Amino acid sequence: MPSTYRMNPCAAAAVGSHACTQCDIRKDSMCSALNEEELQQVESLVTHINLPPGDILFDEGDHRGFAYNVSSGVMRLCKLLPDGRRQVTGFLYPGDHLGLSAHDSYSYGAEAVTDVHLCRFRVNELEGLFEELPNLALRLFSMANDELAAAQEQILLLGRKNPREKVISFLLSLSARNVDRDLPPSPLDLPMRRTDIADFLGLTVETVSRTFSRLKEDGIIELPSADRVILKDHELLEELADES
Amino acid sequence: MPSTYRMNPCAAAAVGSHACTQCDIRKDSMCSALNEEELQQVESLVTHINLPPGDILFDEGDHRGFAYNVSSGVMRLCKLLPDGRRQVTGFLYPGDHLGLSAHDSYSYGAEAVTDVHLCRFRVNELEGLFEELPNLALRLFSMANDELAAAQEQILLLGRKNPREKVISFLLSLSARNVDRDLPPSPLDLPMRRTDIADFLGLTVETVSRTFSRLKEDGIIELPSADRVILKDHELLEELADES
DNA sequence: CGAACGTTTGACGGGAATCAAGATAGGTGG
DNA sequence: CCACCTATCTTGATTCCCGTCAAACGTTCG
Repeated sequence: MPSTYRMNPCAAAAVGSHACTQCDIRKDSMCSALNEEELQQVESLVTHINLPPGDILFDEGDHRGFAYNVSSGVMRLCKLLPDGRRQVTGFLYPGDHLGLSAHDSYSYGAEAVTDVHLCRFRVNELEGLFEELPNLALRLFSMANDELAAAQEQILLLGRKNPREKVISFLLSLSARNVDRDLPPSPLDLPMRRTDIADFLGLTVETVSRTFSRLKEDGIIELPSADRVILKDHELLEELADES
Repeated sequence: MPSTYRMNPCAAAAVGSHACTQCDIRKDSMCSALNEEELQQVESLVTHINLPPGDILFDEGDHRGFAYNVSSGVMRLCKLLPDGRRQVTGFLYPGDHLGLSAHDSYSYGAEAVTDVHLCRFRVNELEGLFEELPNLALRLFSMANDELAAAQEQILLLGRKNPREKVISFLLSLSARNVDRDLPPSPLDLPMRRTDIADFLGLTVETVSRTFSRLKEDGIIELPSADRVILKDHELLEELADES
């Protein structure tokens, strides 16, 4: 099969990284709750999915057959109103989980922002492990509680912050994520489009763009390119996130 | 002790209802996951709390020493910005749980809207039961997932709905709660103040009040008193909740 | 009855959405 | 390699909705 010779090195590397024992985001994921033996059990249930940017993993309302761990890349979760208005309820990064809930259909759509690699489980198989691996269930419970706290923070942002505070809070949350992953707090990558940011913050694209420009004018951030931000004064930003 | 003769019937009834086996909201709470024997185990950890309207159960940032089940009454969860802006992140009804999270301090404040009765647990004691009573942990996990879905729905509301749609969605969620508790979908009780509703929906009191008045003018609702709403056309309201 | 609080209504202004156009970047094919 | 095309981002002008400020009304409780 000559075609295999044409497989590019990146794809080959991606295949290599599928071994759970060598997963470099294991500590950030639900799998951190598992020992080597338990990890094998989980691995036996998993299949792997790759998505190019813009691809839809599932739509709101689809039958909830699978749950996923984000292994690499960034995803967005979206909810839509009948007339087309969109709300991005969150961005998912490596280690994040999606698909577990109490209902039999997804309550949001999931789409790839970048190239994405996902570990896929059948919902019933994953849930079937809870009895045998209580630590897995407790880990997912803990992750759900973290998500809930983040959602409440987002509710505060959407309900009570002005556009400038919203954008700054968003940048700071990305910065905090960098630090969690042992990266410097700045510069930041913005893999998502301005529209995604707007739909995440409850604003329009124009307002997001204007707010970025204004922050740049004020010397609080630098924008070497549209998808890269340098925070000039982290402490000042922390203050401005709550009252500007 | 003559004073006991003066105990009013309601208070006596309340005391009587503290027995977990006779708890009438057990099916709505985390305790639905327990059999009679397990219920006793949980009951041995519980103490009971009563709060009058307006009382603070705990503030955002307080040490997370206790978790609670709402047994009767309504509570509100609040987050504050340094300059005093307030966001009500949710209202809690009988059966709802509060206080479990991954962090050692509360991420929101909790206050009584009405007279409230709560079952109180020490966090470490409750969490200590998870190993022995996996069904309890799974039940709380499921409840957390429901809360998460509700939070995402609220994020959609706050980010993308206009005041009219927000108020209608709020009324419909109360109506749905009525139905869950085997009550008719209308009339609705509004035990909370207009300010609470405003801070829940990301509006001002004036806008909430005006929106109610407008819905009344339009004949879509009736307001026999400020804390009581009759829904005149449920189907129409369902439509208007998403696009008005 | 009167004070305090909560709700409603009115007048007005500011800020974000809308509408419109220009600038920039990324990708394609000649 | 460059010209072109398209998608995205940015900037500008205008509109209008909701927040702000102010006052009246209603209700509860001492």
